[in-house]
Amino acid sequence: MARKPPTNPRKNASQARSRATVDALIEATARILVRDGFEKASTNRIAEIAGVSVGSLYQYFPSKEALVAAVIDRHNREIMQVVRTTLAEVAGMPLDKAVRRLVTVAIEAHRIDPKLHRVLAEQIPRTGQLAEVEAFNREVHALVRFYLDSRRKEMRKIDPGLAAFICVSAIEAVAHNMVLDEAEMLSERMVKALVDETTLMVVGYLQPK
Amino acid sequence: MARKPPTNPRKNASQARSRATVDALIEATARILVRDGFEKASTNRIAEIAGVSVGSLYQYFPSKEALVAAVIDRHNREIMQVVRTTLAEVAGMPLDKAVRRLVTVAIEAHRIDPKLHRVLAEQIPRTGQLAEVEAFNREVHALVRFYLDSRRKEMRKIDPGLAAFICVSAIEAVAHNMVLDEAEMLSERMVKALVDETTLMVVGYLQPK
Amino acid sequence: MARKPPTNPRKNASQARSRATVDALIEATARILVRDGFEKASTNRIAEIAGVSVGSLYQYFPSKEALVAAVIDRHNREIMQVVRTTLAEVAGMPLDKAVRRLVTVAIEAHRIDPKLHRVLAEQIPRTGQLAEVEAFNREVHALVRFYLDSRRKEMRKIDPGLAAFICVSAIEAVAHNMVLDEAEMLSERMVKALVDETTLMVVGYLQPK
Amino acid sequence: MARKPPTNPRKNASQARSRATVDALIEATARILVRDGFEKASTNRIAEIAGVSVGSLYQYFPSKEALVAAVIDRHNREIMQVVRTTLAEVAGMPLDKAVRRLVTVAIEAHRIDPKLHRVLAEQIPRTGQLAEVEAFNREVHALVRFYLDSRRKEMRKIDPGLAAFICVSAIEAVAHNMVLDEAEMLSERMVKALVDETTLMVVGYLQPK
DNA sequence: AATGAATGAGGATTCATTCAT
DNA sequence: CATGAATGAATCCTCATTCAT
Repeated sequence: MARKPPTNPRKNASQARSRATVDALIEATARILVRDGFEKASTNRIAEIAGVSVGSLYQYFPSKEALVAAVIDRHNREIMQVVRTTLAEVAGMPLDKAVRRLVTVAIEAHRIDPKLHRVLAEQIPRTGQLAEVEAFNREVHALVRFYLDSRRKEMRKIDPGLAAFICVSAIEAVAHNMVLDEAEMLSERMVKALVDETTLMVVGYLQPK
Repeated sequence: MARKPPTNPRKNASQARSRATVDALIEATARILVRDGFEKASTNRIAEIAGVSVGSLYQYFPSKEALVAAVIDRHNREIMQVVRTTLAEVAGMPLDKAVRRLVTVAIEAHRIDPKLHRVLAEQIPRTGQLAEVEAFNREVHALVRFYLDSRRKEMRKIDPGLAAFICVSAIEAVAHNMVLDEAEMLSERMVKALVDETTLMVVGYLQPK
Repeated sequence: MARKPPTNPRKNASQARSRATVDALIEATARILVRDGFEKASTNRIAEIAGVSVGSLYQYFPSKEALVAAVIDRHNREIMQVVRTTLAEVAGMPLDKAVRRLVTVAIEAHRIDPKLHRVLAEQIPRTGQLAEVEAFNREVHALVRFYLDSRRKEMRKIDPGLAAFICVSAIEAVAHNMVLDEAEMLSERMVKALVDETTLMVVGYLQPK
Repeated sequence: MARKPPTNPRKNASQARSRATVDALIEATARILVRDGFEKASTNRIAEIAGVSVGSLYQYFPSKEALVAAVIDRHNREIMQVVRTTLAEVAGMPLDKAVRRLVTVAIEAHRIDPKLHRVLAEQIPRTGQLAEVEAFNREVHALVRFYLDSRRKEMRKIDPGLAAFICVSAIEAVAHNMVLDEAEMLSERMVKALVDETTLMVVGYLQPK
């Protein structure tokens, strides 16, 4: 088995200055990743863009991979925040309203920083973050499943785990693919239509009959 | 804008020997990509596995990216072959049978070589294959759209392009995610359930009411 | 000619606290040198093991070399103490008893901390301690020479400087090589035999006929 | 236990050109080691002095240590050649003549390239050549022991292994220390005196009475 | 056409040393 | 005096690519 470079942060960065350095490094990494891709993201360049020395970079991150992992983590945390908030906000809503809201949020989330989303998705295997990302996915599934369960009276008889998997996959796929086809899909009317259709499909799938 | 390395094959490889060399190189690249990932796929190693010299590699491929691009192309061609065949075979079938067949085929296609699928997906931006891959996607959409159009009597009123986009996204997403969660999803019963549910969702989405 | 880093201690460390810090640093350096070798002995690590900050390290030692030099000095002083004591103790003894005592002490000295002895020997050129070490060697030679001179009646006619050189070399070599061949030489019987033989050789060399 | 870098040569260097490159690299390493010491011997510099590129260096040597190891090997082979030749040449000689010859050769060997000898001795632990060097030492001991055994009639009763150890240590030490004290010892008269004295000591040690 | 030795720019990482707090 | 975050020159090594044979 290939030895992976370490990816856990080196210090706790309790001091304010340290925290600022760490943030600058993560931000710089994200920016370079988006602008130039993984290959061009050399540690020296990251440090330069972050306005610190390479030495400082290695004071806080034991390897390049650890830096990318930190970016992934930050991104995941941000997304997860949105997902949690949305599901909380949706808790009492009827199925169709809720699904529409989720679809909208998913698309919005993908539109915030699509290039980052893409590059990070590519780098996950390299950083050994598979476990973390799977945990992330599991949490999303669990939350959705929990919501579906709470609405089971409005739904046909269906395994909630399976339903969650199908719904999350479908919603995410539409959002994801929409973002990829930058060319045609950007009009607001188009987005509206996609939200409508996706909601229709998912709700139709979940409702009885 | 960053200059991309050339990615078009250097010669037509008319001679049989040349063809064999080219094939060996593409095959070796695919194998290394799957087994060790992009980082480990050095041109020297690829040449070695292919049983030729680096010099010969550069006789046929002007850059490493060109090689990866060739692998992507070959893979896409194979998939496209399956898609075309399936859609031809499905042409006269009613919607529900057809969708079920498509979902089944999509899942099968993903299960053939999931690691290759994944690595290639990661490498697409690096090889400047975005155009080719988009062309591929467009063809898939067009074929599906054409089929849906031919079955419009069984469907509710809906923009066929949009419908194709949604259906392809949903089907592909389920297949894709299923492949990623290697752990839980491998049982045949599970696969059967997924096919059933996905078919249900897509058909429900397309049918009137 | 390459500029050597400074190697003289920065301050006299008059205060007790300073003295303790200096000692801790020298001790830490010695320990790391023995346990992990010169490469691993980074100033940061030394400071950490010594329980002080790097900054404090540089308060007392102007460079890494100065630290190693201090370790060498301390080691040499310890050895020299033993040599002086032994030669004083041996002063009135007849040649054979004296040589036997010297050989025994030499071997004991080498067995105290053979790894430190070795690492330090390696580092001498790097620390610019050649002068100090030569002075050390000169003192040992002078002391031995002085002893031999005092016993000249029991010896054949021989240049005392030359005799001292030969004797010290031979005795030291046996002790040194014995320590290196850790495998076979550790038994007390073996050590006894080596002492006997070396004494025999040296005394035979010095005595008339 | 610390992982050591690989030290076995990468290719067999069968072709003449390769052989020349390898030789140039070993030679350059030796030269830099002698002139500037281990720290200054960077791989880039070695390659430059050797007149090849770093890439070529790594084509033939997997690490810097491997290069130093090769220098040590070459040096050991040269020394061993001298030792073997001398012992063969000495085979029929009486003890005193033989010892004188051995002492002379030992001193000559040390005077050929004393700085190289020293630097290499320092680097042995770093290159993981301890095993090789011990094998080398064992061979020297065995050869000397074999000679002594063949001359046992001229000697007092004595364990031949022990005698070989003592003699080799003593002879080597004189040669070694002579080389270190560059200042005073270089005169031919001095060398002559040292050879005489050392021979006297060793022969006196071995002969009966 | 094929070979594989040679190239060298470029990248990840370390560590002695400084200096603001 | 002490601290330890920050520095950045320097190092080892890789790998896409070329070209003499």
